[in-house]
Order: sequence, then C-alpha cells, then structure tokens
Amino acid sequence: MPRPRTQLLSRDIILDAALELIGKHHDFTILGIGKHLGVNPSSLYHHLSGGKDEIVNSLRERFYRNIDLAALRDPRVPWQSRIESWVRSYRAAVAQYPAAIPILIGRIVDDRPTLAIYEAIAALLAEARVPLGSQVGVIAMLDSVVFGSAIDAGSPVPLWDPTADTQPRLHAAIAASDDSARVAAGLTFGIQAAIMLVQSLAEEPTAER
Amino acid sequence: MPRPRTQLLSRDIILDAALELIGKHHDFTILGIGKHLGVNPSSLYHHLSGGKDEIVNSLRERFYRNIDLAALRDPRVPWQSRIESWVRSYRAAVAQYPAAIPILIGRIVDDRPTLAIYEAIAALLAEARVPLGSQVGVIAMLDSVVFGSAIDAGSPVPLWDPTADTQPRLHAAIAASDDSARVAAGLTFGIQAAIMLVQSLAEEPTAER
DNA sequence: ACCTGAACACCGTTCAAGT
DNA sequence: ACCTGAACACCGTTCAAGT
Repeated sequence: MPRPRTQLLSRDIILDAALELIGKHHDFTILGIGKHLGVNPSSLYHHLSGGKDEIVNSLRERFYRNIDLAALRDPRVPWQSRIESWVRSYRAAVAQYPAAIPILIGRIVDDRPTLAIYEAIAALLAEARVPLGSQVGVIAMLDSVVFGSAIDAGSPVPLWDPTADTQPRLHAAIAASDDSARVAAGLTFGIQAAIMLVQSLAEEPTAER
Repeated sequence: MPRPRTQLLSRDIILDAALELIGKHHDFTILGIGKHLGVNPSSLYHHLSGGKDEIVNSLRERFYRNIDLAALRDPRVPWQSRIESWVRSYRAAVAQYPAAIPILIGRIVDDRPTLAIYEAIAALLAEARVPLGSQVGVIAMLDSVVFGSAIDAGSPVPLWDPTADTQPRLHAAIAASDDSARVAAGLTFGIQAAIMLVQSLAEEPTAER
C-alpha cells in the first residue's frame, strides 16, 4: 500500500543513510539505501532527481560547509597551529568521501568555498614569510598531503597482505606499530613535515623573544 | 562457434584492453573488455582466474616492474638522496596512469613488486634510525606525497580559475610563480619536507665527521 | 505529493557444453 | 585448452499506477 500517513523519506534522511553506509562499508548504493530505510529504491528519485551523482554532490557540500575558516585567520594563533588546523579540517572534509576525490581534483577550481580555502592558506604562508615565488609550490605540497592522506583513508586494513612473509623490514615495522593507526600517523607526520618545510623557507627567522 | 583456430585472448591482451578503457573512461569493466575485444566476457576467466581483482593487481605489477630498487639499496649513497630517488621513481611509475590511481589504491597489496617497494623504504628508514614504531607512519606520509603528487599531475592548468579575482593573496602567489611548474615544485618541496621529517625522527644524530 | 512495483540496461561471476 | 551461452545475484534509473 503506497503513501503512508507519515512521510518516510527526505533529502536529509537519504543523505544520513548514505553517510551511515559509507561509514560501514566505505561505499553506498541506491539499493542499499532503500533497503536500509525500508523503502523501494525508486522512491529516492522523488527527493533527489539527480540520482546518485546528486547524492555525492550534496554530501560534498555538507562536508565543506563545516570548514571553519575564521579560526584559521585569527592572527593571535601562531601560524604553525593554523597550518595544522587548515590541513586537518580540509582533509577531514575531503576524506569523508574518498571516492569523490578524482571528481574533486579533476576539475578546475571555480567555486567560492574552495577558492576561499586556498586564499586562506596563501594568506597564512605570506604571514609565515614564505617567499611569494615559493607559495604555490608549498600549496601543491600541502595539497598532496591532504589528498594523499584522504585517499589513504579509503585503503583497506591491513594495507599490506600479512601472509606475504618475505619482507622482513616491512613486517618488523608493521609489528611495531598499529596498522589501524597508520593513516592518522601519516597525516600527523605530513603536517609536521610541512611545518618544518615552511619554517625552512621563511625569509627571515620568526621572532623569538 | 567456439574455439577459433587462432587464440583471441591472453593475459597481456586483456591488460592492454583494460588500460585503454581506463584511459578513455577513467575506469574499466569486465563486460567492457569483452565487448572491446569482441569476445564473451566469461572467456576472460580462463586467463585471469582471479577476476577483476587480478586485473587490477596485474596492472599494478606492470607499472612497478620498471622501478630499479637496486640503486635504492646502495649503502654508499646517503639515505637522503635514496629517499629522494625512492619517491621520484615511485611517483614516476604511478603518474604514468593517474586515472588508474583510485583503482589501484582501493585494493590490498599482495603482489611481489609492490611489496618489494615498501620493503626497500622500510630498510631505508631503519638505516636512517627512524624508530620502528614510527616507520609505518612515515611510510604513509611518503605514500601521500607520492600519490598526492601523482594525482596533482592529472589536474588542469591553471588549477585555479583566474577570472575569480576576489582572492588577492592567492592571485599574488600565482602571479609570482609558474603555474606550469606547480606540480614539480610541490613534489620537490614534498621530498624536502620528508627528509627533514626523517631527520627529526632519527633516534641518534647521524654521524658527522 | 509520495511511494510502489514492474521493467530496462547494466555489472561481476559461475558453470555446463561445445570444439 | 579455449570460448560460448545461459544463468544468477547484483547495480542505477525510469515510469505508469495507486493513494
């Protein structure tokens, strides 16, 4: 019997379900959402006429909306912590849907929210006294940390097949650490490395008093 | 009529077709390969028993086969230059097919050539006195530089829309540098940053004489 | 307006059957 | 050994029909 008295679906309900499935299986399907919500898959099209692509796009909008650039502009906070905040918030936004990364980076950046993100980091680098001619290169490096780490977040755990046991050094390293923390550690090191790089590029030594 | 006199399929023929489809549509399907080769899709399973996963793995093997790891193991070369060689050769291999990156990354690594790459870098890090418990994290950071930069190589030029002129800091940075050299500069800075990071993690200062 | 159910064109994979 | 063709369990999407 169609049309129950109380509404079963909405844009937000669908997006929430998609996010839940992504969290569980690193991916989602239209049929999966339908099943999860106890609804016929075709019903989704009454709320998202653009189909699966629209779901992906709406999710991305949701992610970028939460980036708080104001905090990154606060001149009272040292630029080191602001670089860290910039990388972490940008990466967190991107990593929520690793499958969308090729779509994100394959296109020219022309939307305001994204340009605002890069304007913020350019201002930050200027403040850290990175020479103007090196700023674009540093931004590309930061980009690679952000997207590389976000992509890494979509990798399987374990990343390396543990049954292939002819790699003594690699296995020693894996045994000594936590593979589930691999991605987080990689991001932290990437940020550390980026900060050291910026420091080394600074035209004048930062003031110490 | 089955079984033509001359063989229609082989491992290499299938892999070539997959690469061609990836180049064209950023992805490939079993059915697509079958159609492209004028063959029934089920026939592929006589040559690649592992199905689609085996195709992905074989592609990865092909990319990495040409990496010369011997040079990276030469103990006479300082580890700094060997890290640089490792990143550059690995990235060069990956960047041959940027479109394949998301496909390659989503799967567990269990082929010998790829594992050999990571074994080499693990040995290098041990030699540079990076604590065992930090090595996996550093490897993840290097991974992000490699894949982030490779992905960046597939980005449009210019990356940022020049007509959106409300971003003064970003535009100043772009004007002061060469956008066409953006990716190369990003990789160089990434390597510099990685070397500084490894240096800072070393358990004992490296010998200076 | 909101949801169903049938339908369509895909997808990966298995397997008995033909040569 | 190599390929076909039918079959199965999926996938995204469309659309007429019911309330």
